[in-house]
This record gives sequence, C-alpha cells and structure tokens, in this order.
Amino acid sequence: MADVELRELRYFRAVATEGSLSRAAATLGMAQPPLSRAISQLERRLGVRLLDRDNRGVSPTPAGETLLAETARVLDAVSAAVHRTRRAARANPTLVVTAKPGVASTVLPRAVDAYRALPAAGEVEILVSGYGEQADLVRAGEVDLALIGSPLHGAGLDVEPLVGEPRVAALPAGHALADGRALTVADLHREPMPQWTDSTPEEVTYWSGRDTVPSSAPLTGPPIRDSAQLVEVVALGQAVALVPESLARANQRPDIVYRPVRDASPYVVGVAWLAGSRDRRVADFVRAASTLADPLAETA
Amino acid sequence: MADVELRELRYFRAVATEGSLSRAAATLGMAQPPLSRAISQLERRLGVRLLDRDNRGVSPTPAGETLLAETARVLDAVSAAVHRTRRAARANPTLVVTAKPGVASTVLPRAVDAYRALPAAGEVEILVSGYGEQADLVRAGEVDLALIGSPLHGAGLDVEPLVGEPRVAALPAGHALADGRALTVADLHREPMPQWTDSTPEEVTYWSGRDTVPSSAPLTGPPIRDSAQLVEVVALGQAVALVPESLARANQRPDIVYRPVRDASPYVVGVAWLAGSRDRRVADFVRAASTLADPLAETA
DNA sequence: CATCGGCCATACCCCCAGGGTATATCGCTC
DNA sequence: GAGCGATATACCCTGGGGGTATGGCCGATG
Repeated sequence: MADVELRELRYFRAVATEGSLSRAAATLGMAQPPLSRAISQLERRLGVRLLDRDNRGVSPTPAGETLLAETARVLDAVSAAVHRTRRAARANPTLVVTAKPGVASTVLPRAVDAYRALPAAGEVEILVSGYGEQADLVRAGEVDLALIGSPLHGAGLDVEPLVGEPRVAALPAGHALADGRALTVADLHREPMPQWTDSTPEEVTYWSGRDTVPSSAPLTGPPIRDSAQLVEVVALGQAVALVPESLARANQRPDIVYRPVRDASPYVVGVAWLAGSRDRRVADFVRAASTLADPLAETA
Repeated sequence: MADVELRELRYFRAVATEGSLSRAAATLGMAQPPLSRAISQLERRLGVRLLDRDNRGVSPTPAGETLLAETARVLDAVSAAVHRTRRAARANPTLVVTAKPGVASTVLPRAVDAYRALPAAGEVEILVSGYGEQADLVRAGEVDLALIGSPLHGAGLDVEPLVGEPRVAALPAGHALADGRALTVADLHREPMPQWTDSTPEEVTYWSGRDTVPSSAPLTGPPIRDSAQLVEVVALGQAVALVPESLARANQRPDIVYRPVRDASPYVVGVAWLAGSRDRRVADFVRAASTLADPLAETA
C-alpha cells in the first residue's frame, strides 16, 4: 500500500504552489476534475489531509507543507537520476563543472587545469551558469561539480573550500565611516545593507556580517539581484555592503570607497558536488582542485 | 517526455539487484513479460540501454549502474516524504530520535534532557535501532534525528559532533605489542584487524586507523558484524582492533589488554539529521545537544 | 549432435485507472 | 437572490499495464 506515484507528486506540487486546483489543472494541461480526484486519492493513500479547501482555492495544511518540501527533494532526485543516467551512457562520459560568471573565468580554469594534469583525467566541460543556480544544477544532476561562493552550505551537497579572500566594506564616497579608520562589522550593522532577493537565512546572515558578530538590529536596505545592482545602490548612497576584495578591485570608481573590515569572515569559493557521490572522476577533480587551497580557506 | 514513473524505478531496482527478469518478476509478484516490457519502455524513455541481456540473465551497463544508485536516492526520498508527511499530520508532532544500543543509554538521554529543558520543547520519542541503520532511518524519514558514531560522514545528512573519546588498541593478552609501550597506529597496520561487513570505504579507513596514518598494507582479518564479535576475535588472538575507550571499559577481561594509541583519531558521537532540514524542532534539538560538546569533538 | 532447460522477447487479450465532459454544490459579493 | 468562481460528483471512454501463450536463443548434458 501507499504506493505513491510521481504523477501524484507532480500534481500536488502544482496545486500547492498555484494555490488552486483549477489554475494548476490549466498549467498541467489537463481538466480540473481528474486533478481533484488525483489529489483526493493521494490524501487517501497517505491517510492525511493535505489541503484545506474553501471557495476561493486551496491552501496546504501543515502536513501538506512538509509534503511539498519533500516533494521537491523527490523530484530533484528523479531529475538528477535521468540526467546522470543519460550522461553516464555517453561513450566518453564528460565531467561537467559550472560556476557563476566571475568565478568561471578565474578560479575555475585553474581547477580544471589542475584536474587535467592528472594521469587519469577525462574530458571536462565548463558551463557558465547564472547567479545562485549552481547548487540546483548539481542537485538536478545536470552538472557533476560546481564552484560556489560563501556561505558554503548547500543542502544535499558536499563542499570543499578552495580559495578565500578578505571581504571589505563598500561605502558611498563621503560616508561617515569612510574617513580612513579600519572598520568592524559592528560599524556596519546600523547602516542599511543591500538585501539579496530569494536568499536563504544563511545567506542573509553571511552577507550582513552577522555570521561573525551577531546583531538583532533590523535588516534594512534595497533589494538586489546581482552585484551590478549592489554597486549601484552603494554608489547612490542607499546602502553600505560587505563585498569580496576581488569585487572591490573590479569596481574601482570615484563615488565608492572600500575599507578593510577587521572581523568580517572571508569570502570563500569552494567546490561542491552531490553529497555521497562515489564517482571516481568527481573525487579526482576535488582532490586536484584542493591543491589550489590557500590558508584563508580554513576559516570558512 | 521522459516522464519516468516510480513503478518503473522500483521494477528496475528489483531487476538490477536480482540480476534476472524472471526472478525479479517473482519477487515483485507479477509475470515476467510485463516486467520485460516495462524495462524496455524505461530504456526507450531514457534513450539509454540499461541492461545487458544474455541467456543466463541480465547485468547492468555502466548507465544502469548509475541509474541503480540514483534510484536508491529517489526511493529513499519518496519513503521519507511519506513518513514525514504522516508524522506531520499527527496532532502533536513528536520528534523521533534514534541511536544504537550503547549510545542510546548514555549520550542520547543527556541530549534529550538538554532539549526538554528548552521552553519551546515538544514531545520526544526515543527509538533504539540496530547497528549501522541510523543513517538509513533518517534518510527514510522514519526518525528526525540520529546519534551516529565515527566516521561522521553520511551522504545526505548533516552532522554536528557532540562528544568524543580516545580510541585504544585492543590486543590479545600476550601479544607482542602488549608489553606496555604506548602504541601508534603504524604499529597496528601490519597486524590483522577485524573487518566490519558491509562497511563503506570511509568506515574501513577509519576503523583501520588509516584516517590519520595512511598505509598501503593489505587489509586482513576476520569479518565481524557487531562489537561482541569484535571482542571475541581479539580474545582468540585472531586480530587486534582500534576501539573506543568506553568499549574497552565495558569489556575488561583477562584475555584482552588495552593500550593507548597516541596518533589514533578519537571516536566521536554526533547528531545527524536530514541535510537542509528547516524544521524548527530539529534545529532546537541540535542546538541543545551541542551544549554537551566537549573539546575532543573538534578533531573528528 | 539432438535434446532439454532456463531465460528473455513478442503477440495477443483484457480490464481498470486515469483522463475527459457535464453538472451539482457551496460561499461570497453585489 | 442572482451571479460568479471555486471544488466535488457522476458518468463515459480509451490507453496502457498486466495476464497467458509462445517463440527464439544459448549453453549444458547425455
């Protein structure tokens, strides 16, 4: 019994995220009644009420919330299974490794070169991916490895730190804190700081500098999606930010000053792969990449 | 397209592990032809040949091997989803935490007490589980947390070390190394050491002491399944072993002597939970349990 | 070398679960 | 109370998943 099927989970996810059976049916390309039946059947199988219905739609019960989270895991795992199996079938299985734009042209080539120097090295393919999607690509099995930046914690991923660099404060020119003194993160806690959209609690803590120095001050500041926006809002005087030194070097401009922050944790780039992978080539790559490690990485 | 269904994965797993369509059909309680068709269909959907057939059965191709591994992940995730959802539906969701026999009566009660002392603490249920099945219970969603022993690495699990203790050498009375000198793991590498059955490479490395001092000497020694067997084979002079100090204290007997091993890594008990869990109670439990942490745990 | 036995693939049939359409029912709004 | 926008129910139909029978292949066996 309780032989849940993927179709039911896909349906449930659609319904729970849409908040409506009829809308979900539309996006699934099917009629509403069978969907209604399928969800009821899923509830019967689990013996659990998953949705509260009323006349304006549906909303997940607590049990439904957990099923929704678990469903994401399952569907990720399925997608990963399909991708990995297909990739494994190719004659010369290629190791696919990804990174976001900046890292892809700096750290990644060094790591790839280190791997290619191994006697047992195979083909490597580099995929440049968008901001924040590296972990998903690994989980979905579309890539074998990803270089990700701090904070180095991804659910379901194993991570090995590679290289680190200090973080510095980015201040609008003429800001009160820009007078030349060295700063501490506590100085920044009372200032508005940019908020990355869709960020996890860990990311919020890390980018606000609260990973080393906790603070209960409210988090304020303009929402941003990428580092170009970050530079803009700082230049406009809307916020101060804690940024990797390399970003500071790449964005020297008269309306922004950068200052060291003594007690900020460093920005670390690490290599991540699916937790528990037994793939020989993945292990080789990680080992080769680790030879790039510098001492700063320890403090991640 | 490529809408793989769980039924197909369950079938594939059965076939791949049985090594035969007809035997798998029997264990699945169905006839062989539909199974054959289902597998062919799965291969068509993936566009990948999964099995090599011959007249004496089937064996997985490399792609089939990866699919088999991925299938385990998927089915684990599904089972976890079902269990967690059902548990979440109960009125007062109980936090279920497990440990193997020894740990369940020593470290676990202390951790549970620390959690119960929290103002927001809820119900806690303790489940005593068998050797080596703790990680599976967490992955399958049957428990929320597990106390596991070194080596603290479980695929798909997050682990926080709690308490550690040194490991000592267990030697047959009269053994050449039992003359009172302090030992190093290198001394043990040339001796036969018990081999845990079904152990992962990490476990083999850890229990042979090769995690701190590598060695290429062949691994020899009698297979064992639990610590009672371990004590027996040492007492009989068939092997020497590296064991936690607490096990040594619990098994004082005239035909075994225990000796410190200076450079052996400690035995650490940690609390493990599903990687990336955002469950409030799980986080509370881990935080409460961490207050038990002692300095030795750092070296895990 | 003819036979047999085990195994997988194919052919063919049947039935039901999953999907469609039509409609009932329920709350809210105006 | 009429209308609207939801979900649930009733009923039908079809595709595919499962069954049985059988064919083809290969190695073992006398």
